[in-house]
Order: sequence, then structure tokens, then C-alpha cells
Amino acid sequence: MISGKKTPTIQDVARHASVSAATVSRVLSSPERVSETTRERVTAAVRETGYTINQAARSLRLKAARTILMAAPNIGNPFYSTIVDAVLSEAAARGYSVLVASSIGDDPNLWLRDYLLSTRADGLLLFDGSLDTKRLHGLDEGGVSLPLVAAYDEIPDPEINSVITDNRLAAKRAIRHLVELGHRRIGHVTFPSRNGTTNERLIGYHEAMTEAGLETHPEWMALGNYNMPSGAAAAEQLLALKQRPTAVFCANDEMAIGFVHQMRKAGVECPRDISVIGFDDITVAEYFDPPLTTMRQPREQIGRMATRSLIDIIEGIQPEDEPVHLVLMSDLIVRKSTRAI
Amino acid sequence: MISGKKTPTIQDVARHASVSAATVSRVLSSPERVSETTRERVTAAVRETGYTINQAARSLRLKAARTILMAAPNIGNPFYSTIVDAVLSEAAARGYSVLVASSIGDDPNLWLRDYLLSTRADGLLLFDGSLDTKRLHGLDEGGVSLPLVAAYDEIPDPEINSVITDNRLAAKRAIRHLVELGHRRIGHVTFPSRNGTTNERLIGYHEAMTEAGLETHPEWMALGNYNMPSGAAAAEQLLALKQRPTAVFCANDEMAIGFVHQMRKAGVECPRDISVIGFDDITVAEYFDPPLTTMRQPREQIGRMATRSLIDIIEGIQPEDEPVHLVLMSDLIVRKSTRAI
DNA sequence: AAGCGCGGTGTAATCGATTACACGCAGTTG
DNA sequence: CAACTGCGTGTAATCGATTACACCGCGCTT
Repeated sequence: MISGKKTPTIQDVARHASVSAATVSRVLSSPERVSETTRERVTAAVRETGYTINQAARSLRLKAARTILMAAPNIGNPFYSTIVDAVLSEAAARGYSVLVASSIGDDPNLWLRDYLLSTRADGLLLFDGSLDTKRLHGLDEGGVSLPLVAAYDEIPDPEINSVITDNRLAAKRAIRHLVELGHRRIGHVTFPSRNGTTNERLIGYHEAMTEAGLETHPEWMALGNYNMPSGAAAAEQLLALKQRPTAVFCANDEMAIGFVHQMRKAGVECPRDISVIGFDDITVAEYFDPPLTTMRQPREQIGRMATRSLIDIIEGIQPEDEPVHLVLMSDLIVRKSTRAI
Repeated sequence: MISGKKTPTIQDVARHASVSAATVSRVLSSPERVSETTRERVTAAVRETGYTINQAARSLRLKAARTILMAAPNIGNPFYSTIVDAVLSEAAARGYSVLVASSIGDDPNLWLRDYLLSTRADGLLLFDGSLDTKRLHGLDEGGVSLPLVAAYDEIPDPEINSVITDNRLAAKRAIRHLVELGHRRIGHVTFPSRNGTTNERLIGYHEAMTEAGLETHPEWMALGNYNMPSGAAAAEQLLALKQRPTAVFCANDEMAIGFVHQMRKAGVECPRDISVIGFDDITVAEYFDPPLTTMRQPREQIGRMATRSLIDIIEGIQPEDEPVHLVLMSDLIVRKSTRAI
């Protein structure tokens, strides 16, 4: 590469190859439209100069950034790790970069809009059901329709593309598993929100209980925060009951781990005294003691499919007026944290 | 906001406020240089039109993207979750966006260079010591010096800014802890690489053993992959020995968890039969059974400091020719996975 | 031989924001 | 009253890549 103070532009390459900038551009984007000899000269010049396309200029001209924005409320949660990986690799495969943002903190609706209107990102991968997507999607009736895919977290808006899992059904299967093991007093640790996903799991819990002819008691419910400490707190709450549940369904594995941890601290064994079933199947679930029975979420697939359909929409492969709604299946993974009563 | 087909430009705002685009730009970037009446008119016009700055145009003009690139070999590892969180929030506070990329797969040196030269990112936060930073940093002697901060993973290049922890010392303290408990046969699960961080821990292990007058045996060493399955495999290997170590130092918590899990499977108890100490203090370490003794890494701080100094460099607050080398301290967190022999 | 078609290339406008420079219009100052 | 200062604003060039359009030259038809 040529030594020089500044990064070479397409003009520099053109000069090197004794052609016009237009030709260089064509060699780069549609090589078949350029004669072979010229093409070779240009390719050589690109190599010699060490030319790299200036994305800002390209984005400005094309009004597209080849970048997607991934927003989640708590990227800090290990649950997202696999998903991020999948999103990155799928995006890279399609030639897209990935901006990441946390959707908590100062009015996400505001800066998300900003990102998308400012030619920084061409589309949004949203892992947060709590945002006001009406405002995001319609962008205040501006008529600008925004490539948006909601993933993992359910959003009750049929207009919005989504990639989710069968949360309600999965919850029902979790409960049925416990029922089949003979449990009748089954508790639930959930998350307080109108958040679609958790809510679906809650509904599934109730439906399955009703279908099994079992009662649900408000005191068997605990509110958690999706993390381990809150699972532990939930355990404290449930263990204090005069009549404890014999099994507990936690809305995610982290809370389940916290729950079991706290149980053990109190001298209550899992699954001997209380069976616990989680949700997600994070990596550590298998290595935990006892290995956690859980509903596995196909996280890698969620990330991959969501990214894929977002890019399909951006590139017009998928028409925007026919929203895609993908529902992936969860699997019951039976390990050692549940047992027959 | 005004209904319209396209996103408003600075010209549109100018027209609304009956001023020139230059004035609008000034109101946005240096309000004090504009008279108060004009400023108010423009501000109102911005609000009315719903104007959002076009970043591509801005980047093109300013040759800066207000974006940093975070690259790690395996963002999929939960270890990074906290770090990502910290990076995001610190970057947001300084008005920067964050692009994330995985530094494995097709020649990272190549596309990293691409990112940085293409006005997509202004600097690089590198969590991967295995990359050829000579090439990255000097960018082939192009004279273009690139804002780069190496974080977490050590890079043996005094020219490169870094934010790391005291790996060697921390490893020594881990070993000393075991020695104080009376252990003499101490194994180590490490990662095979010239990767600075792991290597420092390995050196620390050897130094501490020597200082304590203890022998190290090659068969007490196992190679892992930083994840739980490889920790389990390491356990299999070490448990098969005629004379097992009585304590094992694992280079990260994930491997430690895998190790303990496999021990239990084989009917070997931790810490009764073998004490295990980890490294990092990931969230689950505390909730695992037994709660893991480990060397806590100030991950949040690593992310925050690294981001801060990167942006300082980008903005010229920190001169490039005086590399910053920050070494943060790890803490020994004694829990239940280690005990006196 | 004039005209047509076509592949290959160049010319120049364009995307939207920034900023050096120029200009106009007070309000001083000598 | 001319010259000067300085604030506030506008004009126009600029960043680098893309692409519609024009053009050139060659081979082919009629």
C-alpha cells in the first residue's frame, strides 16, 4: 500500500488506474459492466492504494447505511449473548454492520427514532416489548415506514413483524410436566409488566392449571426481575408460606437459579422438597446443581431469523405490508430439578 | 411534526425559519454564536419539522462518525455482558454509538481495518489479544494512526493503550489462597494461546507455586476453551490421574463451573475432595453450588475506563503519543468451593 | 457510404451538513 | 464624518461515492 497522510479516495484510485471515478465505482459494484482489461487495472490500483470505501459518503448518496440497530432492555443479561452472536454473524453474512443500544434510560422512543431517521441504521431489531411501537412504527404518521422486527419479546401489534417463541404453550407444557409428576400446588415467579412474553407465560400457567383442575393462589405468585437476586427473593417469599407449593415455575432460568440457591440456603432441597422448572435453557442450566429442567428457547435461531427477516425487509425482498410472524418452538428439557412427588 | 414523504433536511428547517442552512447548523452546534431571536425561531422550526440530523452527511463532512467499534472474539460469552453494558452507557454519555463485531471468522485484521478507514468508526475497543495489532495500529505504516484501546486481554505492545487487570498478581493470590489452606498439589486449567491474559495467569500460577516451594506437574495442567464443556473435559482429564491434585485453579469461572459439574458427576465432591477456584466472578458464581471462590474482575470498570480513554484519544484529550496503561485490581472472593485440606 | 446499435467510458449533478470567508449594519472612536 | 470594530448572517465550496445521461468508436446492416 502507498504511504500517505490520508486515506485514499475513489479519485486517487481512478488517477492510479487512469480512468474516471465512475469506472472505479462500477468495478466495485457491478464489475460485469466494465471491460476486463479496465477491470484488472482498477483492481490493481485498488490494491496498490489500499483503498477502502468511505461509508459515510456512500450512505449519504444511497440513503442507506447497511447497518442495523439492535436494541434490548438489558444486553447485560447473559441470555442475550447467544442472540447477539447470531445477529452479528447473520448480519455480517449479508454485509451489514450492527449497532447495539440499550433500550433503557432516557426515552428510548426518542433516540431510537433518531438513529433510524439519521441514516445511521436502516432497520431496527427490537428485543423490548415495552416500547411504544406505535410511535416508532408509524413515526408519528410521518409516512416513513420503518423496517422493524420485534424479536423474543412479544408486541401486541399485528402490523409489526415478529420472531418469537410459543411462550404460552411452552408455559403450559412446563406446568403439565409438573402436573404429570404429581404436583398440585404449583407456584410461579414472573415479571411485573404488560410485557408480552412474560405475560404469555403467566397466561399459560393459569390455563394449564385450570385445565388440570388445579387451583392457583395469589400467594404462590412472586414477582422477580429476571435476574438471580430476584429469584432468591422470590424463594424467600414462597418459603415463608405456611403451605408451600411443591413445585415452582420460574419465568426464566436466572430466577430459577436464584430460587434454588436461596432454597438451599434455607435447608430446603431441590428437587426433594420443591421441584423447580426454569425457562430459556441458558448454558449454565445444564451445569448447575441440580441441572435445571427448563423450556429451551432456540435463541440462536431467534437471533438469526429476526436478523434475516429484518434485512429482507430492508432490501425489499419481503414486502412491508405483509408482516411476518414467526413462532419458534420451545423444547422441554428434563433434567434433575424436577421430580415426582 | 409535519407529514411528508421524506425526512426533513437542514434546508427544510432553514426554509421554515426563514434563515440559511448555515444558521441552522450553527444553532445546532454552537448556539451561543446566534442571536437569541433567531435561535428561537430555528429551534421552533426544528421541532415543527421533526428534523433529525443526517449522520452520513455529517460524518462525511467532519470525517468522524461519533461511533466506536467494539470487537471481541466471543461476545457470546456471558462474561462480556456486563462489559458491553458499561461500554454502551459510557459511550452514550459521551454521545457515541457503538458498533459491535466478533473478531473471529474471516480475517479480522482485514475488516477491522476496513471499518476504521471507512468512516464507520472513529476508534477501536479491542478485547482480543490474538490479533496482529502491529498491522492494525500502524495500519501498514500508512501513517494513519488509529485510536485503539486494548481491554481485558493483554497485548504485549507498549505503544498500545490498554485497560487490563493485574492478571499475574491475581493468579498468584489465587494460588496463595490455596496454599494457605494447605494445598500442595495444585492443578491449573488454562487456555492454549500466546494470549496475554491467560498467559499471565499461567505465569502467576507458576511463580506462586515456585515461591511456595511447590512442584508443578505437566499432568496437573489441562487445556480448556473458556467455556463450561471444556471445564468438564478438563475435570475428566485430571480425575483420571493416579495422584490427583487436591486443588485446581481454573482460568475463568465458566471452566470452573464445568469442572465442578463433572467432578460431581464422578462422585467427587467440591470442596471436600478437590478445592476449585475460578476467575472473573461472573454473576452465577455466587449462586452456584458450591458458591465459587474466585478472583473478581472489575468488569464494569474495565468497560467504562476503556471506553472513556478511547473517546479521550479520539477527541484529542489524551495525546496519542503517550499511551495509557491502566491496570485494575482483582479481588479475591472467598466462597465455598475452596477449603482447608 | 450513411446510419444504427451497443458496449464501454467519462461528465457532472447529487446526497446533506459544515465552515471559511464575505458582507451588512449597528455602534464606537478620532 | 470617515474609518473601524464586531456581531450576526448568508454564500458557496467541500467532503467522497453514485448514476443518469451523453458520447465515442466500432462493427454491422441496408
